[in-house]
Amino acid sequence: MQLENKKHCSCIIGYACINETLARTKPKSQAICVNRGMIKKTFEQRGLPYAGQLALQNLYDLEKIVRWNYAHGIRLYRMSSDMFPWASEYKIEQLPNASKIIDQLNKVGQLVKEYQQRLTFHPGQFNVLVSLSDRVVQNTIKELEFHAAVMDYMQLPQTAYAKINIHLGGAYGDKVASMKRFCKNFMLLSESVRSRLTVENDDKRSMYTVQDLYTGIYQEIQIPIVFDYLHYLCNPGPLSEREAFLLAYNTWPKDIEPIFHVSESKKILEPHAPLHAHADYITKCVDTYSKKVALMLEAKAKELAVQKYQELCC
DNA sequence: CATGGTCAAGTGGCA
DNA sequence: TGCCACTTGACCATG
Repeated sequence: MQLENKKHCSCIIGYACINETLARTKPKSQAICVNRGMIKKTFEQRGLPYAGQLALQNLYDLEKIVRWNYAHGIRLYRMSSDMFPWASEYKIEQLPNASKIIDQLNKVGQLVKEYQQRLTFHPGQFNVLVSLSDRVVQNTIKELEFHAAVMDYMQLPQTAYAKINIHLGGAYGDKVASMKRFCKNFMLLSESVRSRLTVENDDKRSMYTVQDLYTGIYQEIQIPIVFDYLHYLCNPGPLSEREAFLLAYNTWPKDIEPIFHVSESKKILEPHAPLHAHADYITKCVDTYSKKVALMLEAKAKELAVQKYQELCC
């Protein structure tokens, strides 16, 4: 069974945000980091000039991570949503050092293209396109547009190849009505966001299964579904893993390899940890049911987990 | 320079 | 009712 898996395992394996090896560069002042930020008080005191400074430093380090990934054969990487501190409060063009930032985005984008890498985003839990509050929906739109603008400056494709993946974020006791709101609010987004947006199945029982997303989202607006193996385990719905996997797989355009999420529960090693807590490494190869998919590992050991998974499964 | 308290945002689950 | 966990710990005041 393990061997069977090995044969079909895709070797496009990626990780999210932090590169542990580079983050541990000594001395600490030279640690490579893409999520320099600040607390509210500091933002109020120092404003856009400091936000721009931090963002530019984050982008210089993004370039280092992209180069490191190339040198180590890693072709999938999720960018941090914290590269731009307080991004909801401004547009890139309003930063005093915008031209430097745009040049750097362009440079990293060219590099990514040359290296044939795939970069994605996964905006945070505050993005709730289904919210009942108009303020929350408006903030979500702003945030998603910011992510898309960053990708546009990098000249990444306006397709799910450069996906911006989100959860629906709320059910309010009525998933069907909530999904209708998602589809309605989806139309308020620019083409730059719409063309990249994907949705992911949830781990909570009251939230969205692959089946829910297929009928409520995909059949309405045809955006791809990201299948998360651990979330499926926590909240499978009526389908077997194979059925859920294939249903999600079929929502992707034929010329774009789906990206699916893999993590292992910490519960395996620490019985008291909650089921959805992520472990450091992935120790079992997932079944990709004879399909080619790219796997985004959500493991605390980051790029080290990628290398370990590749040895084990590819 | 090391440490620990604290940190924007939304939602659901749990004590 | 108030904390915790999410896609990732990091900032910063204090000693």
